[in-house]
Amino acid sequence: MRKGPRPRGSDISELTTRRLAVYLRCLGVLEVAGVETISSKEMAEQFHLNSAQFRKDLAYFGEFGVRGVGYRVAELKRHLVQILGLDREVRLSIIGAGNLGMALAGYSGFNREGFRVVGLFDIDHGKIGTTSRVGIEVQDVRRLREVAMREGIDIAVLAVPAASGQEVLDQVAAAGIQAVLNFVPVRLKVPPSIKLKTVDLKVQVEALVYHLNLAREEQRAAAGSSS
Amino acid sequence: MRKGPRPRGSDISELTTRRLAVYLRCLGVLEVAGVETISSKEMAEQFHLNSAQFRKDLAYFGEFGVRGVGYRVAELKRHLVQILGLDREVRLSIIGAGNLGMALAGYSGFNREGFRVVGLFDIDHGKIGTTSRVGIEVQDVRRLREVAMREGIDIAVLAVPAASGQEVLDQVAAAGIQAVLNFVPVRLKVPPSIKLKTVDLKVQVEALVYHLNLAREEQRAAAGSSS
DNA sequence: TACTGTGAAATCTTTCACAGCA
DNA sequence: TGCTGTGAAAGATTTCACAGTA
Repeated sequence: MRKGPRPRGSDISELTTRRLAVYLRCLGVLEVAGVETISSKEMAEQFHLNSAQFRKDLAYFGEFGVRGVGYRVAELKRHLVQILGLDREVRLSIIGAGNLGMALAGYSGFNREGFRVVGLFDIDHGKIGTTSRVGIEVQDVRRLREVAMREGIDIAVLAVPAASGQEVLDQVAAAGIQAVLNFVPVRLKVPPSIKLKTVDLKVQVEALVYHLNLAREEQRAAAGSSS
Repeated sequence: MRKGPRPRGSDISELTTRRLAVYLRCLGVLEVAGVETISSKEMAEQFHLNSAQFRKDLAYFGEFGVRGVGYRVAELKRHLVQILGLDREVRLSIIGAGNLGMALAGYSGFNREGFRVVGLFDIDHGKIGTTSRVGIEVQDVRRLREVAMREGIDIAVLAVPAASGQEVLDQVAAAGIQAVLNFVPVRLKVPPSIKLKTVDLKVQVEALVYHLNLAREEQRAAAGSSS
């Protein structure tokens, strides 16, 4: 029984939504394995999650479990698909046909089960008209708006050089696209119409180096004190 | 003047270390632009940061600013390089020579300014012995330990299929590697010797879809009420 | 004067622990 | 009985606001 009203969709934190996507993947694994029912505790043990957090994340959206039993795998999976809005095809376009852009255009996660790459764009006339390994033609980025209108683009994946990042992001906004997955290593001014997520590999690696050095120092200290 | 002792390195949050890497990049931009001194406020305006957070993040490590003036760009950059441990070469190996692994092996961020890809591994005999576009030979993953001993590998980048993720992670740990950047979309059991960071593109995109649908619903609601 | 460095307050997130239901 | 759903406590992070200093 719930006292206050359920939080509005926009009150749900980023952290929770990311975990919902993780739960969805775990449920897929369970479904393939033929598991029909699972408790939050078993879920936590099998996938290294926190059981209370799992229950609380779900409780923001409804009561999906059965007390004394747990959750029905197939049913909960359906609910999560619906909550995340994955019950219709998600259409992506990659902007920037360099090394990374080409790899992303062929990335299997973006080309199956509800996801589809519907465009690959670049500004370089040497690349426009060529075809990626996966068989998608590189188009002129100036046609982005036209293609977005005709084909429908849900998400633009930004994989252009740092110097053109801001300009291309503004073009994406002008094309009416509202969601961006950004790989450009630059601090962008994000137009208000756009929801943006940045994946910054260099920042991730540099933070990893910090923790690596910390661990090594601790090891040296421990080795020193024991000798 | 500081009352309590400065926090130990391991008390510094992940969020702070990631931001330090971001600050470092911003300082690089300023340095190239010939800016010698910058205040936290200007820094925040130019790069869309929070000025108090910038000051506090730095204050965990020392007093790097000049009251009434701001921070000297070159000097602060040097401090950040030293804090993050980027003052010596970081050696990466890519495990998994598929689509993504090959792209990462050639990713410029991993091949310049203090970073170097020193190995590309796979289990597939069809791939072993071939050479990536960037000119790195694909080696048998069973030689990982040997290469790690001889060459020194700071970070392993995991880009293998989901099914072999756990097995390869365990091999990485057995090779004595202590830091992993993981692209495998699977919930891993992380050996205690390893510091792991996961980049999960599908999870990022799915969370983005949630927020996109939310924004679209709001637009529909707004359009409906105004008509 | 114009800034930093930093306690204290506000906010957000996780975890605990248990009432209540199947 | 064994689980979920959830208030309340604990913990983490951000932001405020200002004392102190170059």
